[in-house]
Amino acid sequence: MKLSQSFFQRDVLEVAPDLLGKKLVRKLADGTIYSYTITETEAYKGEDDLACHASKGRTPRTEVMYWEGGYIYVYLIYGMYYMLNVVTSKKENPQAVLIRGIENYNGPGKLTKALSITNEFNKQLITMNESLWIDDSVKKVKFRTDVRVGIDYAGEIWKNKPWRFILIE
DNA sequence: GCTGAGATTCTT
DNA sequence: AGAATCTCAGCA
Repeated sequence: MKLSQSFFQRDVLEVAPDLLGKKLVRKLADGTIYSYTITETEAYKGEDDLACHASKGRTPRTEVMYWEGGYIYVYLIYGMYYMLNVVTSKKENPQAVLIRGIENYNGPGKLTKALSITNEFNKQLITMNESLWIDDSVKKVKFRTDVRVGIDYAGEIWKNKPWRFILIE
């Protein structure tokens, strides 16, 4: 079962840990299916969060973060790597979860490359997509938290938030 | 129009 | 520690 929109229309700090242990599924045009357990996520929460792209306000790039939960936000970083995010919370509430790791592929840039995820998915619904979705799972998982990566510019308060969620096997 | 920075990764 | 590589935001 694909995760529904109600799953994503909650606060990002609830959604991010809940995604751990769920399967990220990618179906290619030729029918090949990849299905991998999500092992690491990061939460980006609102305009106040200086690490969140929406802290710069509403722009063409961050527009999708202001939509309701369930939309995919993909962007290119350093000219080379696509980052896969899912928008969370309600409309006009810019939050997103970065999928930072899946089994066998640790690192947000590596997993998008492995699953051929590009900005073609940007602004699409992950809940009603035939090429990319997340499968529901009822199993409980254990996780630990840590600070987010690569956001030293965000200032003491925000860069020290324990908003990275890591699956414990 | 031009400039600089960036939610990364791999090499030296 | 540095390179690869490009889009977007900010400013002129």
